[in-house]
Parts: sequence; structure tokens; C-alpha cells
Amino acid sequence: MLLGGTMSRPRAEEQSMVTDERPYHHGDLPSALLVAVEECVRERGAAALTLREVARRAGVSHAAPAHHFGDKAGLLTAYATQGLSDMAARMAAARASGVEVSGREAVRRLADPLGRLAVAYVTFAVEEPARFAVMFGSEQLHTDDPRYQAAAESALAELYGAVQDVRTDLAPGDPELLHAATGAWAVVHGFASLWLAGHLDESVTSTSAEQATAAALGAFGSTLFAAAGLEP
Amino acid sequence: MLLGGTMSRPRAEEQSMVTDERPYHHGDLPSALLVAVEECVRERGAAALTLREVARRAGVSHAAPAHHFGDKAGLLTAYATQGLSDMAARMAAARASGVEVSGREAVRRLADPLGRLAVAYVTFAVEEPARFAVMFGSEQLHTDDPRYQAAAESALAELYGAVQDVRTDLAPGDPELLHAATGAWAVVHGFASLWLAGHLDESVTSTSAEQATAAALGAFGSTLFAAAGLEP
DNA sequence: CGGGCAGTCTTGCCAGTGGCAAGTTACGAT
DNA sequence: ATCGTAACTTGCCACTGGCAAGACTGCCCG
Repeated sequence: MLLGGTMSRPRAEEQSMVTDERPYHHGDLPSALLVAVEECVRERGAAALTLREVARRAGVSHAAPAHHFGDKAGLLTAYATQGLSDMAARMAAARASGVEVSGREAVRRLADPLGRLAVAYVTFAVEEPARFAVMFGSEQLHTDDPRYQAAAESALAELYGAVQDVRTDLAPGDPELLHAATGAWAVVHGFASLWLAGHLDESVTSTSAEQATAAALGAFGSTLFAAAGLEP
Repeated sequence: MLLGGTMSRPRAEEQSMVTDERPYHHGDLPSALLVAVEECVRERGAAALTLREVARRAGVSHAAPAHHFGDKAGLLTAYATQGLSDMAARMAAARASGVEVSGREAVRRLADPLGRLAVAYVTFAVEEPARFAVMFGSEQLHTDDPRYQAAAESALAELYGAVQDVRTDLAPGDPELLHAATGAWAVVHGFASLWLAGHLDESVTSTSAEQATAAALGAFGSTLFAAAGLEP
């Protein structure tokens, strides 16, 4: 996915001192543009992303992106859609696999599917901060794009599925299920957001996303137990 | 705070058809600019905020804001600082007061200081979406500004205090306290963020912030209990 | 009372941006 | 081979944030 090879100039114009003899047709410009978006956002943040800079990195004129993505929001929407699909796949894999998380005692609760999904969510955000930032941090997204909506829905379905795996007492469609899923989403999303925004203590973010998530969820769970007057 | 009266033109130039006979010196431009920021963000979102539009609304030239706030980030930082102070005050009040929250059975747990703080956090975000968006959604903030840091720290202190109120078993400085506070922050912050981004189901956001928070936290708590094999 | 000074605000400019329109190039179907 | 069409470019527009230089005005000190 490092491009470079995606577009080998088909016919080398005689001279070897070709300065910019790239072919008129790029080959796979949409993919190259999405890679360029990734780079830009990683280096300077989503807010500083510039359509022209993206085009520059892909080696095309400033108006080329519009032909494939319509406008800046369209480009970002495509990038976010990629991210949502990837995230959904990761969550599905985490939910299916039985990988145990390492950590402290209270972490035992995280061995269930919901816990693995939580770790997957946060891990995705930490490993792909650019994607996460555009997916949830950008206000310029064409959220009515059907492909975007489909990707978002598939990710959300994983979340609901994980909650349902734990709350077997609830029938599908029960409002309680909606609230439980909302709460679960809130924790992991908030944790990931605060992490990426740099608001978390360094002692938290200096460990792995897995351990940090386990520690926070475990401690918060104990707090809920304490508030309810129960033994953890 | 609706401005308008903030700057009554001191001397009415003879004619009543004064088109723009405002005095050279505004009187309290910084405040007027912050009000204008509020309006702009409310109407078109934080990303669409324009220094020139803010200046236009305050009735000054496009370069006037720079004199008081340095640059765009400086203006946003001042606005965010206001918001953080306000939020800290609200959280402190909620923590001190004993107001019971209304809601379902599981909500009983929310009657404790931590629950009241959670409701205060979400309520602030829903009632002041512009402030919340700039405080946490903007990437162009001078986070090294001492006033900003002080405000952020006072808000964070309320959070830690509320957690400590519930986890009386933990000594100050215990890492578990840090993790518990991080987890608590994550839930309320995630919930508020998803709400403002429009990602929550309408059946959730159509109720009051108080009830929605109570329902989500309650249901999520029950889920944790279920995962731990306990009775709620 | 008056003169200068410092802070406030304006005008004018610059490079850079996103989007549009019109033109140019090259591929592929026929 | 030709022609239609998709891919890409050039050139333009209004707009933005930031800077420099100038204009206005309240206030302090004589």
C-alpha cells in the first residue's frame, strides 16, 4: 500500500533526465489520493489537510481529485468509508477470536466478546489515528453517501452483536439493548478520542492500548460496583 | 450577553440615517468577538468558523481580532478556556448539590456524586454544543496557554474528586484512581461526543440529557454486572 | 490646558485554498 | 482508423489567515 509501484511510467521517454514525464493517465489515481490523504493527516492533522497538497503528493494537478471524488468532503468521505470497513472487520475478528487479554485481576471480565471488541476499537484508533480522526473528527463528510452509511452500519452491527453476546437476557429490539450498546460505544469511543487528543495521562498512553483499555474499564467497573454497594 | 447594548454609539452623529457611524474604539471588543464565535460555531460548525466572519459580526475590520487574540487559534483558545471554566463550575455545583435524577430503577446508582457529575458533563455538552465542539473538537488550540491549562486542570479536578467520593477505598495517588477517573471520563465524553456528532439513535437524543445519560450508564452497568456474573 | 504617546482599529497587501469552466490528452469501443 | 468519452490540466474566481503600515483616539504628564 506504499504506492510507488502503483504507477510505473509505461513508456520511458528517451531521456533519462526526465523531470516529470509522468503519463497523462495516472493508472489508479483514486487509490493514490487516499494514500496521500493518509500521509497528510498523519503529518499535520485532519484540520490542516489540503486538497491541493493531496494532489501534489499524488503528482497530479490540483483539480484532479474533484474528478473522482467531487469535492473535498467526497474525498474525506471515501477515506472515512475505508476506515469504517476496516474497523468493522477488525471488530468482527476480535469478537470471533478467543484471544485472552493480559493484565491485572479485574481484567478477567474483558475476556468476554464485549471486552475484546472494546480492545479492538481502541487499538484501531491508536494504530490508525488518521483514519479515526477523519471518521469521527471531521465535520466535512457526506454522511448521506450510501457506501459510507453501509460501512457505518456494519461497524455498528458488530457493536450491537457484542453487547447481545453478553446480555443474553435481552431480546433483540429491547430498548435496554440499545442503551447498553450506546453506553458501551460511549466508553470505548470516549477513551479513544481522549487518547488521540492527548488528554490522557502519559502513564496510561505509554502502555499498550490493550492494557490501558483493560485497566480503565476494569477500574471503572469496580467504581460502578462500589457505587452500587456490591463486591467486585 | 446578547451584545447589541454592549457598544451604544456614544455620540449620535447629527443624521439619523447613520449607516455605520460606530465609534473607532469598540469598547469591549474581546467579549464581542467571543460572542460572535459562539454564533458562528452554532450556526455552521467549528470547522466553518472564519476569522473574518467573526470580525464582521462584531462590526470591526478583519484584522481587529488579531490585536486581542494574536491569531485564530488564540481566539479559539480563549473561547475554549471560557467553556472549560464554565464546565468546571457546573460540575462542581452538580457534585455539591444532592439533586436526584429521575428515571428507571437502575438509575438509582446515579444518585451518587459521580452520577450527578456525569449528567452535568453531558448536559453541558448538549446545552452548549458550540463550546464543547471547540473545547474538544478543534485541532487549532494553543494548548500551552497557561489560562487554558488552568481551566482544564480545574475541570479535571472535579472529575477526580467525584471519582474519589465514590472510591473511598483508594488512597489519593493510587494508579487505580487514575484508571477509574479515566474510565469515567471516557464514558461521559464519548457519550457527549457521539450525541453531538449525531451518531446516537434518535430515541436516545429525543429525551433529556439527564434521562439519556442515566439510561445508558445504567444499562452499561448492568452489562458489566452480567459479564462478571453478578446480580445487579 | 495642551502635547505626545501608547493602545486600538483600519486599509491594503500577500500567498494559499476550494471550486468551477473550458481546454487538452489518451484510451477503448466500434 | 475514427470518434466518443473518460481522465487530467490550465486558468480563473471569491475567499481565507496573517502581516505591515498607517490612521484614529483616549489618557497621562507637563
